[in-house]
Amino acid sequence: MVWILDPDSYPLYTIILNKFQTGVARHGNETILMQSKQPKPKAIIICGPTGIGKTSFAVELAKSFQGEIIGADSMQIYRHMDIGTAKPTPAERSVVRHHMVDIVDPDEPFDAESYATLSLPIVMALQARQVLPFVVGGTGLYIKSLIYGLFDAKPVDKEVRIRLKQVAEKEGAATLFERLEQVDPVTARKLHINDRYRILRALEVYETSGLPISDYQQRHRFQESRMTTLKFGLHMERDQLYDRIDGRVDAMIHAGLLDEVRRLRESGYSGELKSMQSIGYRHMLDFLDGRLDWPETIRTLKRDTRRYAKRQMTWFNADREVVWVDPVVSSKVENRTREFLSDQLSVKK
RNA sequence: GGCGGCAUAGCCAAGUGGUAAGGCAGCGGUCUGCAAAACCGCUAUUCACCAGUUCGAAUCUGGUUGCCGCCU
Repeated sequence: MVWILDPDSYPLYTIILNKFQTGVARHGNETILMQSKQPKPKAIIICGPTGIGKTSFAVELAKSFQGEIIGADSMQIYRHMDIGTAKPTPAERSVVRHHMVDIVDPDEPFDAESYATLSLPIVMALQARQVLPFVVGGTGLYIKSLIYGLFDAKPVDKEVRIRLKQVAEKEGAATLFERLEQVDPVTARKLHINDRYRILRALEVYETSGLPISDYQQRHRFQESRMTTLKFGLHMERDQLYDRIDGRVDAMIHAGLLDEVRRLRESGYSGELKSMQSIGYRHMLDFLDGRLDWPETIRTLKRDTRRYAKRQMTWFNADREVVWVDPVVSSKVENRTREFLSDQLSVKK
């Protein structure tokens, strides 16, 4: 026998349910399914490689469902970086409201954790207003951290990170790796010796919290989603996509990418900044500083954009939940969305 | 027509008798607070072709083809 219970009348389970929204309890021989009155929020995810047309797809779909868009793009968060990030145009933004775009200056610190913390409340707020969120972007890690959150470690204080970086420079990454083998052999085994990036992160987690990063990871594992999602991945033949990318780079140049970068630098944003090291921006800087001539600048910009697209495809291909569709809003897409919305949050035995 | 030089992966290219460096480009993958970042792996059974010398040839010899120079 199965009981569907309202957790509000079972305060003992409340803590669990607040976290999971749904749960299973045993009572003698009976299985009791518990379902929160307030189900997990729903969200449509729209992902895919750069240049495939996520923005226009999302705007059209969000418009017809009267939803709002939450950007999931690690570069469109920056103000003043418009052309090179292929930011949604003012016109597009007037059709559908966009969140998580233009939220920090190019020299402000930002990371996946900030993204997750800032975007989740938006999803909740939309749910309260009964508006469907469309999470759209190409930054796989950001999407993942919005859906599942990241493991809950203490924030790293800058001193630790700086100190570790200095060690890396002075004594080489190998030293750090050896240290990691001492304190967190599990992680050391998983990482490549040259992966100083993650070696550093593992060590800083250890030094600030006293626990190996692998402990946190084993506890987290992206198991508990904070929302239910329908994921659309936009797909296109590789050759066709690459042509589009080449064309879009040319269009960005015509639209004045070089001037945009010049202006950013004049405003005091240096080439060292993470934002300025992104695709397009670093290429313009290479040209402005004479490291590359113009044809070579364009060539490498196109090449690096294609490589980036490739990495994104690898990321999203690994996600079995993604429903791959043509980058055109079809009736299939609309039907799937409708189905997803009408679907009760049913807990199956 | 004669003489000389060069032919090695999609491109550049090392290798002058001992079993095909490297770079570019490409492809595949990883990803838990820098992610448009960072990192890893793969890519010539074969050196224009044919024959010969040799235990052994991309490397030597002869011929063929192609390209590039110079000369007539």
